[in-house]
This record gives sequence, structure tokens and C-alpha cells, in this order.
Amino acid sequence: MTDPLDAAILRVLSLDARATYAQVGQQVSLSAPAVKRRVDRLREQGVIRGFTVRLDPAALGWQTEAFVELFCHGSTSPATMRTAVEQYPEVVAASTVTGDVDLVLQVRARDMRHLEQVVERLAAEPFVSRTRSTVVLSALVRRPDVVP
Amino acid sequence: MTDPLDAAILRVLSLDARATYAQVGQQVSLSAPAVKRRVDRLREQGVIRGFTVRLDPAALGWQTEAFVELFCHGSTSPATMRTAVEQYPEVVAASTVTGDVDLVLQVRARDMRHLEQVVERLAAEPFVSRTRSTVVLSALVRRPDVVP
DNA sequence: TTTGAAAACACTTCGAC
DNA sequence: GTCGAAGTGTTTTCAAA
Repeated sequence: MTDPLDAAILRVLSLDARATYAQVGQQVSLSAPAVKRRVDRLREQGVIRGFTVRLDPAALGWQTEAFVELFCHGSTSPATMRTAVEQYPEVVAASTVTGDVDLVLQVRARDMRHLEQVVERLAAEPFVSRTRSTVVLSALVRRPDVVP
Repeated sequence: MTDPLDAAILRVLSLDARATYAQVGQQVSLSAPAVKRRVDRLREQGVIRGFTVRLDPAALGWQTEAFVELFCHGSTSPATMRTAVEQYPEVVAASTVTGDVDLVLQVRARDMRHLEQVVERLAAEPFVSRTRSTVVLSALVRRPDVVP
């Protein structure tokens, strides 16, 4: 599915997704057309979901970050949870998890006041029985997707 | 620092970081050189940290994901924590947090066996007193950085 | 200051091999 | 896989708003 050459290409692109095919090719010892064909194939296969920009959240006004854990009523389906939390632009990620908590959200807010409002709205969702929030003090590591 | 035009450019790039300057320009009503100048400036300012590829973790062999919470000895500095957890390619993100836990890691592993090994190595770090892991069942939402 | 137009240069993309 | 050619995109320069 992905041979070592594909992995090498993905590693280069994860560091600079705007690198030209020629630049990528130079680093993996391949011609530009060969790189393009592999990238096109990886996109078709869904290995590559897209290309995006890495931003400084603080520079954009997102000063506060938190993990918000949701305890949900037993019968709630993941699809219901997903549809609900997707509506919140502040929700950067959401995962169902093992353990006493049902859903872990990563929430980005302008400030504490904004975070509080978001948590209150989440707590008011019909399927949510309780919330527990953990505020991020400092983001020590933040890596893009790692290629094995 | 970032006017509405910059925000519009970042929104386009967050959806497709390989869009040409002309394509971005068309969506924000600007010429290609004007877009390039703004993007160059946003990079210099650090608002744009880089461009990366969004991958399907499962397609690359990362089948298991977990939040690993670390309880650390009182005197441990964030710098110490950072240096230690950065060594692990499995650690995708690490944040110091408020509450009883000191550090929350997001860990990606090939399988449960691999995850167990990583958690054991983390637990053996000199500054770690205890760990608590929560395995991700399903990633419901995963958004790139959102531009306000 | 920031923009758009034009030109030189580099990259992409396709077909042939 | 590579090579070469035609079409595009990038990047610089320069003049104008």
C-alpha cells in the first residue's frame, strides 16, 4: 500500500506541504513526474486526506485551550454526539473513549469567559449528563501526523 | 496584524494548502502576487508555522490512539517534561494542564501491545510518579486549525 | 503601503519511451 | 521509472493608487 518511497515522500510533505514535486523528488531521489504520480495515488487511496496550513493559535486570538470531557446518557449514539459537537467551531477534536467518560473534546476559545460559555452550551446538550474540564497551561509538543 | 483579507487567505489555505496563489486570489479577490506577499509576511510573523499534509493515521499503521495522563513529581519543570516526551515519536501532542494531572499526552501506536510498551516506558521516566490511560474508541471530529 | 501587470524563471503535467 | 515539450504557476520588478 505504501512502500518506503511513499513514506519518504509523505515525510517531506509533512514538513513542507508546498514543496514542489521537483524539491520532493530531489530529497527522495525520484523525478518530479514520479513524485506527482505517487502523490496523486496516495490522495486517491485516501492516505493523503488533504493539505493544510499550520497556524499559531495565539496569533489568531485563540488564547485558551481545554480538554472537555462529556459524560453522556447511556443510549447516545456516536453519530448523535458527532453531529452535535461538530456544530461548535471551538471544538477542534472529539473522540469517544474507554473509561468512565464517554467523549473527550479539545476546545479552543478566545479566553476563559468564552471557554466557559462553550462548556455551558455543551453541558446543555440533551445527551450530556455532566462535563469535566481541564485547562491547558502550556502546549509543550504539537506534531503533525508522523509517518512511520 | 491579520486583517480580514489575511483571515480569508488562511481559511482557503487551511482547506487546501497546495492551492496556487492565483486560485487563492480568485477566492479573496486579490492578484497572485498580492496573495504571495501576504502569505510570505504571515510566515515571517509566525502566524503561519508551516504547511503540512493531513494523513489517515490508520492507513499508515497507527491503529491505536490514547490519552495518557502523567502525574509528575512536584519539582518537575515543563522544560524537563518537554525534552523527555519529545523523544517519543508516538507522542503526537503534550500539554501541561490544571487539575490533579500534570501532563496530558496524545499517543499514537500501532496496536495495543505497542501502546502498552510506550506507556510502560513513559511510566519509567524519572519524573513520572503515575500514569492513567484512556484509549480512543473512535475519532469523531478532527479539524485543522480554525481561522476566526 | 499595498496593489496589479508584465516578464523571466521555475514547476507541472502529459505523452512517449 | 525517465525524458522532453507545452502549458501553468511563481517571483521579481516597476508603476500607480
